[in-house]
Amino acid sequence: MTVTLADVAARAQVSPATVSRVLNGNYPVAASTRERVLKAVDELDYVLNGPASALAAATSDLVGILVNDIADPFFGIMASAIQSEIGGPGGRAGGERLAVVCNTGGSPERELTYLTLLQRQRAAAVVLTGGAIEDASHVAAVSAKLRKLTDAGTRVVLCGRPPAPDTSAVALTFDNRGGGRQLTEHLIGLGHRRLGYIAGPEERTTTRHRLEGHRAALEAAGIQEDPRWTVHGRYDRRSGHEATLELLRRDPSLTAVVAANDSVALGACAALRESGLRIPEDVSVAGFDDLPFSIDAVPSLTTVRLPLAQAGRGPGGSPWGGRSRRPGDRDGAGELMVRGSSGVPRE
Amino acid sequence: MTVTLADVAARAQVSPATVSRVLNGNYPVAASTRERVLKAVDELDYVLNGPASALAAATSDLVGILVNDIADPFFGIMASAIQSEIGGPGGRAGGERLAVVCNTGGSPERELTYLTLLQRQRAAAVVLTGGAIEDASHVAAVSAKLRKLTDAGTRVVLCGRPPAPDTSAVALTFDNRGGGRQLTEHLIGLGHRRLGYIAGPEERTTTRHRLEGHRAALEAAGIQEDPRWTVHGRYDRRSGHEATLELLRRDPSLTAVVAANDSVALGACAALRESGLRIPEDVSVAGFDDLPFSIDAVPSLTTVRLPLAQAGRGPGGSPWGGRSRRPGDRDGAGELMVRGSSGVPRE
DNA sequence: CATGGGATAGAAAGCGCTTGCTGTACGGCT
DNA sequence: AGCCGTACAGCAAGCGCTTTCTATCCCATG
Repeated sequence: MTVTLADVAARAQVSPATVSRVLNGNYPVAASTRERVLKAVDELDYVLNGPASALAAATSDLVGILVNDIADPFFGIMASAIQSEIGGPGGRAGGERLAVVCNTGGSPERELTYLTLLQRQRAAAVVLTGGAIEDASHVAAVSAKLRKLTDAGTRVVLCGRPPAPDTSAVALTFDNRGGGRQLTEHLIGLGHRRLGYIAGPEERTTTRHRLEGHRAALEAAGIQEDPRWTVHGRYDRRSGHEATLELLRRDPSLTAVVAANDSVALGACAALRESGLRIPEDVSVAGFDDLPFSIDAVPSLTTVRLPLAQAGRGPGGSPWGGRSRRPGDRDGAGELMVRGSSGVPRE
Repeated sequence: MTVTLADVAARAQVSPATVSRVLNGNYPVAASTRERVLKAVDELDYVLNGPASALAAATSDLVGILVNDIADPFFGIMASAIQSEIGGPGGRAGGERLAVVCNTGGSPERELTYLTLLQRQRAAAVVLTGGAIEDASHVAAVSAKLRKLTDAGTRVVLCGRPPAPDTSAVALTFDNRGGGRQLTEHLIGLGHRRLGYIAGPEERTTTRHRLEGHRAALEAAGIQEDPRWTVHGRYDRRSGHEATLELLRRDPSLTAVVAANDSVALGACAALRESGLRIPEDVSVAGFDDLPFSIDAVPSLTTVRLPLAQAGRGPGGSPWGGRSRRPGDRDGAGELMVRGSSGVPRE
């Protein structure tokens, strides 16, 4: 039924070993022989059996990219960057790696399941993106898994996620804390004193870091934070909408709303407008990530740009180079983008 | 080094065959034995070797989802829907399928390469999403590949992409033509007579169908189309921005701009505004897809909603059910969403 | 002319798992 | 008591490829 190496070998009048060598090109084969083999491959329309090859060679060319939400452009952009960096099909680098993205949906179980699945497949590399869940037992489970993966020779890269101690995983983090701080400092500089904050899901490193940055800025400015000013939600538009309404209910005198990310900010804008408030005259709004659509919001969104597109590139080059994070490495810094949605508060 | 089935067998004092059967659960094993095996698996922290298993069983649980641009929410949402439908880890259905999404970046070569890669892996299924490239030789190559895949037992699903003749591939298409037509009819109904159209890349089925719908509406209304009114570009915001400027240059009297999709429409809005034009007072704008951010644009975008989230579900249920498209099956219809960006033309 | 060596090609031993077929034991049946 | 069906468990033969080791062949050397 299906064509095998042996069939090709027979047709080309050589041994299977030779065919394998031609295909892998890591052993001298006479030009004439090679040609004959290639011709046979072509005529027979032969396709290597991946599993068999992986089994025999004890390696595979699978690279898994884990994302929290594939429908979120934040991850889409990052995945895209990573993929082009590791040189998927058509990409630059040697050999064709099958870069695949796995959608965990933010679920700890799925994250673990995917890691196991990738471990099963003896993946060449695994990239975990986005914030990690801060549940002790889950963190431990993931760390254990990662350790096993690296032990088995799988390269592990953490992208926008805190380093995993006791692991040889390369980590490229984003400076969420610094970005959050800059953003809030900007708002404070404008004169805001009562700022609402729509945080992401609790127990997520990203959520926590951004919130910490925000609070650090408040504290530095001597502003006493009111617990009512913080609401937790999901990282999506709806959540931003609902949370804003809640915020407004709790304290109608807020003059600014800082959102966990741009999608949330968009939802916040909608809610504000529906409530009859103008942006930024009545309330300023700020997002995070600077996704492509943010500049087109009206008013355009003040936000923090993260170097998502550089996600694939490690500190000082490609993380695929093999080096591990060194003490001197800096986080991917955020860049404050001041736009129309933030302004001087009323009064 | 790594734990194998044999290790588990030894530890549980049974034969490898028994361990395999416990793990696959398709053969009677005494409860006590099963328990012993499971315990050993647990203690040894055994992980099945995917390639070996796939080789021996001649099947795998890989499901590949090909998308044109993973950074585009359009595909992200669709991929997400498909993934949850086929029951990836944590999903409903039996067994754990490793659903992976492969980013072709719209390149024909990459598309083919990924298909080969998936064929190599003996994927259980592959889903191709989004518009296809209308190059005869490429279409032929893809068809041949798909035929080979289905012959090898891989289920092939076409999602938002025209059916492939001579293939047992299941196809779920979106009614791009009808949607495009509705949209333009709406604009015409409002009184527009000079409509610019920003099309997607040429040679894409999606692009062509939407454009055809647009033209059908024009024709039905007896409007003679001016060739200057159509510009081709990419499916992204920047492209929309540039194309709009071009359109304005060609004919400043346009009263409406119809975009290939929502991202393009957003870019168009920006360009219009920069040119000092108000939306919709001076120029109406329409998008396509109804992505989440479209409702938050200001003014909110008039667009066509596609049942992306149903993408995973086939005609009358899941395409995984195995039935093939039947003549009576309808395309996924688009729903016109009239919002703020379209209005009565000036004059 | 004998010989060492470089360049190729082949033989064969797995890689770790699945599964058809072959035991073996036990309970119920006549 | 003898027989057979049922319920498990094990044997062993691959699945299709990679790779080490070995066998050739041919040419340059001494």
